[in-house]
Formats: sequence, structure tokens, C-alpha cells
Amino acid sequence: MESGAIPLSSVGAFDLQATVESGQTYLWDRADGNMYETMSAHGGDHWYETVVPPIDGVSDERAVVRVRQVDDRLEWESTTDAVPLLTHLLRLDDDLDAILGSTSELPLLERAYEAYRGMRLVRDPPFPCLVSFICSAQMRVSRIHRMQMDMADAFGETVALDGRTYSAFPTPEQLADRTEAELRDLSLGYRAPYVRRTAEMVADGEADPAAVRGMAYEDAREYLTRFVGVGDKVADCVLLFSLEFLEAVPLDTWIRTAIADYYPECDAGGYAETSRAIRERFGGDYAGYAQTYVFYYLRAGGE
DNA sequence: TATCCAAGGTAAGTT
DNA sequence: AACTTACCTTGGATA
Repeated sequence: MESGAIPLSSVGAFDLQATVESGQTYLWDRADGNMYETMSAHGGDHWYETVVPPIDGVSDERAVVRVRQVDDRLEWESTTDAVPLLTHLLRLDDDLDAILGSTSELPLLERAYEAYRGMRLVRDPPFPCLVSFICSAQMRVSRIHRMQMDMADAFGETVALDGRTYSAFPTPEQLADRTEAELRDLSLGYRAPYVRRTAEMVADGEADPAAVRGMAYEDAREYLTRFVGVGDKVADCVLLFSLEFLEAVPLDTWIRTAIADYYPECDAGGYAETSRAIRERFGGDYAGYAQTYVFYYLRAGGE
């Protein structure tokens, strides 16, 4: 086992708990089993763990990563050097002050930034992210999370670290080989055939979420909707939380409420038009960062 | 203890 | 292209 610590002085504001428990990613688990239950003021100091698939340009092999925030540093344990992995997954390379400073000066945004200072977007691996958000339809965050953990435990490989074993998220092939019934057994409900069919599309090379890299934003969103169970909203989530399209503003129920309450003139009827309007209202290039703060702020009851 | 309802929506069928 | 409706499951609220 390798281990180490990342001093946050060079990273800037960071809040691990807010980043991992804000409903952007469903691929991390909290070691104490209390994911989404007890929230702390800053950082949290709980251990979080995940199994990371190989990532182009970052890592060649699957790795277990455990991390916690203590005072002004991130302590980690891993099967490999976790610094590049954590930097990638938790966007430690973002200049958060510059990003948030570039968004619009709106009271709602200022309050949300203040409430969750240090929260960052994540860079989830594309396929697990895609499946996570297919599962998110009409679901609460705790149940979306449980579905991902259950799929890993039921169908994924196990990887060992320091005498314990961790379950990796299934590969497209591993999920495509399951039956709809097997997925329904994990309480996926009507999402089961969507997940199975989408996994099959990726496994067969029929389509690949990573293929959108380099596309214009709205073309990328259109591309992702070819996957079964993926409409505009889920496509935006995958673009924002995995594929580096930080201007994407997923129009979920919470943001739609915020639009109705605060920016009613942005409601232009259709998804594409409303999305465009709120993106401009939040400041363009990093509107997705603003969206994620607002989402968490409203969902946590900040009002 | 029973019933009802909403939860980060999407696909398929109608106008 | 815009507008309905059905869809699995379950935790929490209401009676």
C-alpha cells in the first residue's frame, strides 16, 4: 500500500465532503457507512473510498483510492500513487476562485458559494457516470448511490488494499452480460433495460461517451442522447461531471424551481432554449459550476 | 398498519 | 415540434 498527504495550501479552498456528497457523483462510498447522513461544517474528516478504472493520460491500471480531509490536507491510501488520480477526480487543478469569480454576481449564487465554500466539481469516469445518471431518473440521491454500490458488489471485479477488498464498478461488458431481471433484482426498476442496453451499446462499440471530446457543447449533448435512458438532462450531467463541459447546466427539478422563483424570464419553454438562457444568466463558460452549487444549496434546504 | 406520494426523467404514443 | 402518459421501487408522510 502507498500513502501520503496533499497539502491544500497550494490547491486553494477545498471541501471533500461537499464535493463527494453533493449529488454530483455516486461512485464514492463513505467508510463509516453514513453517506448523506451526517454532514459536517467543513471537509468532514471521514474516509471516502472508490475503485478507479484506468484513465487516459492519468493511470494505466485500476486502483483503489481512500481519502480523507484533515485540517488543511488530504490524507490518502492507495494501491498506487494517488496524487494524480485525486487531482483528476476531484478537480484539484481548478482555480476555484477564478472560476467562481468569473460567474455572474447574483445573490443566490453568492449565498450558495458561501455556504459550501471549497466544493468542486468532479471528473467521474465516463461510463460509470453515464450509468449513474441513467439510474438517477425519479430517484433520491441515497438510492442512486446504493444502486451503484450494489452493481459494483454484484457484477464488478474485486480489488484488494491492505487486507480489505473493494468492488470496482462493472465494465460495459460486465453490465451488458447481465439480464434485465438481474438488474431489476437490484431495484433499478424501469431503468434496468436502459442500463443494460446502454452498456451493450458501449461494449459493442456502437457508441462511446468519450467520443464527444472536442465537439461543440450542444452537439455533444445531442450525441449522448443516443444512449437509451439518456435525455437532455442526463446528457448534461454526464457532460458536466465527467466530460469537461463546465458550461452545461442540467435542468433538474431543483434548478427548474430556482428558475421559476428567481429567474422566471429564463424559462423559454423548451429544454434547449431554457438551458441557453440560464447558462447566460449564470455567466457562460462556468455556468455548470454555479448550477452545482445552487443544486446542493437548494436541495440541502438553504433556500 | 395501511395508503399515498414524490424522488436529479425518459420513451413512446398523440395531437 | 409540443403535449400526455406510463414506468419500477421505496422511504417517509399522512390517516
